[in-house]
Amino acid sequence: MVKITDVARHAGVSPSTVSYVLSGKRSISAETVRRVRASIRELGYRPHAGARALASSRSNVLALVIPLRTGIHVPVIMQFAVSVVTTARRHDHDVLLLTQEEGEEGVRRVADSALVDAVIVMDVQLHDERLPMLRSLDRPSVLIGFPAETEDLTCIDLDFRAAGEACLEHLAGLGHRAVGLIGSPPEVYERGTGYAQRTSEGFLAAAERHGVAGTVHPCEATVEAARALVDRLLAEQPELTAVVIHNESVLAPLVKAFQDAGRRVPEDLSVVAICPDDLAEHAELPLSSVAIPAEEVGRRSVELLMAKLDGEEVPPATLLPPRLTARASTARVGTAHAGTADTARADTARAGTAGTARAGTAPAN
Amino acid sequence: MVKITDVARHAGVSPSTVSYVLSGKRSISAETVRRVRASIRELGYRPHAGARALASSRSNVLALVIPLRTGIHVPVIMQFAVSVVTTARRHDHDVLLLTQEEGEEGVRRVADSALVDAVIVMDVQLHDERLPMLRSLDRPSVLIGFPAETEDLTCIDLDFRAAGEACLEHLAGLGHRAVGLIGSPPEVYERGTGYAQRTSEGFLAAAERHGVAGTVHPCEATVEAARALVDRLLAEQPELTAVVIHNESVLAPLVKAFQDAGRRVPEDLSVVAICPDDLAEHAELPLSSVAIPAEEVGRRSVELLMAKLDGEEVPPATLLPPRLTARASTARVGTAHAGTADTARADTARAGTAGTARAGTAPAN
DNA sequence: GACATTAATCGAAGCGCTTCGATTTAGTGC
DNA sequence: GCACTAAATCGAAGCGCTTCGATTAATGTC
Repeated sequence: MVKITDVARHAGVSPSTVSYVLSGKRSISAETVRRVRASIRELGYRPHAGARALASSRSNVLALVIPLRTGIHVPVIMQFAVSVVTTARRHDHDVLLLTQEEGEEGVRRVADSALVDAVIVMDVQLHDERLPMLRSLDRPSVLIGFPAETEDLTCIDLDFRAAGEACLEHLAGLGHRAVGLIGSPPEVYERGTGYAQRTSEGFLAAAERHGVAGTVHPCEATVEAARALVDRLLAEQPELTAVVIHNESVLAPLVKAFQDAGRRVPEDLSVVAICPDDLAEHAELPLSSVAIPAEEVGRRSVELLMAKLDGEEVPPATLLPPRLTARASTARVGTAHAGTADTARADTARAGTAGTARAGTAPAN
Repeated sequence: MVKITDVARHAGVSPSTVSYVLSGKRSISAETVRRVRASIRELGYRPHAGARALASSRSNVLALVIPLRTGIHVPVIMQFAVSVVTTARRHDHDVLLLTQEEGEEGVRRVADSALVDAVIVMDVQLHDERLPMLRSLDRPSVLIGFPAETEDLTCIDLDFRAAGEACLEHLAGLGHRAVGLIGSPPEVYERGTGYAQRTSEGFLAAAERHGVAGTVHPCEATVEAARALVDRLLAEQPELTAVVIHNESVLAPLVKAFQDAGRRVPEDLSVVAICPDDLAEHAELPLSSVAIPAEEVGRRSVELLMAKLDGEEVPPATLLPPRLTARASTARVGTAHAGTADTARADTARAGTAGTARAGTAPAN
């Protein structure tokens, strides 16, 4: 193994000079830099990561904790992880992969043993058990998702409340007066996942503001559940002219179920999804959607961490504004129908609105 | 930060004794072990990972290189990665996540800097550019997938050739005489991905042995491509009574396209998939399938690596035998039809067989 | 031209751990 | 009871790097 003393000897300088060439922490003459760089290349020198970590108390490694739970769309996690790795590399860091399996012990272990300099935690719950541990860590962390209490933490996520609002407002703008939100599986709400609750809060609040009848419906991530829910919706709420779908796993089955039931999209039913853009774009029928910016969240969480490692102050909360792209699945109410039916529908909707929207701000739990 | 000298002082022993208690590399009296363990717990001591790596030349970290290419089913990668992390933890190791983006430089970097002790590489191509680098590494590695030349390497994967055979034999056993294999997107074959080629080789070889007309059809991972392919197949090969699908992304669309075209599954068309078990099980129509054992491949690749790190000899090639589970998508030919049509079909098939199977062992490239 | 600055480099200490003799004590065989 | 082995523990060296004064040389200042 080539070590720093070998490089130093080869370049005719002291080891500390080599170190300073590498770190740039002291000024070194251009000529010396050139010679040292040449020696490094010629000898194929790579600083020993452990030695470096020991001497500098920086490992240049970040921990990424990924979720293993049900009801989470795997490709999004993957996109996110890839973005974290890519960005970390740009900042000369590597990424250690942890699963939730070990619980908080895993994070504590890699942090306390100085294996990692900082931690990114995904899938944060409203009342996440890991928060006390994260607060007590002597290393910075960034949370993807917002817990109920964010004090002393750095959090980032899509602004799901605004996303819920944006979906509803897009539909309200098209004249829809009765809109359903089809969300995550019940367990996601039950365990208190912030994004699910916030989306529905935003959706319902906007519904109330716009005088639209808004209702929220959790949905299991199976084809059968999707079909059953559609049957129920069509039976119980025939006045619905639009739905917002916030559940990647059953996006296609839901749309198909509506179509199979004779609802043409968008003529009879408008659909807005909250999902990764590529999913919406490449669906059979391109769907109007609010993008889940996995790449951006990943990138920015690393950038936040880097800033914290540099001792900079960072905003405690970063809410990325939703971006809604209108595609082929949404249309103005009544586009393909006679006026009377529409009016009737809108009336029914308006009557129902107040009750529904006021009744609760989140789905039953 | 608590260090080993603190623990030693607290327990009234020397630092080396604490180290030996932790590593078990020398015998320590039960009483001393007890005292040291108690001190460790009481002080919350965690050995410094960098110091340990420096002194022992073992980082207890494995590198996992995941693919970013198109045409690969993301959930399978994830399953695999989770299994690697879980197994690594059982062996007291952590996992560093690398993407293919950095190319071989990334692997070389983490290996040469002693950041990791060993490397797992996924998605190996037949003529993978990374092979020379892996061979020249002074650290063990395990490849998921088989390159053309496996000398000096350790490889593991599902035995895709046997999987292709198993699918065909299952169908041949049910009396099918004309079977199509719908495979990965063309680019996967073109870049020389072993598993795609091997599956079709096994499939075609078994077809020839059993006197079945076997044909192979790459398929892009889009719903439109799936539908187009089905249209083409139905037009050009009306004699087909069964298909093997080895392409997770379009599994459901393909089945649906066949059904939409009036082919009942399994009465008119038997379908066997090569895909993760949960996908086959939870499809709308549970599909007969050969499982892709992501969990097992991940686990065993780590175990192979651990053995190599312990200086043990390991088998250079591990081919996991395919496991075919018959579900609702396959049936005996002619189950729901009159005999004549079936006979005619079988005749056509037999005539075509020799030509097709002999023509080529792999799809055009 | 003596003195203070700045730039460039060196030497040595030390990061926290493992490991290799060396040492001590306790057993074992005859 | 003497030599010998085994068990338990210690002390010190050293893993490869960074970093902090210290040193030297070059530059400016009045």
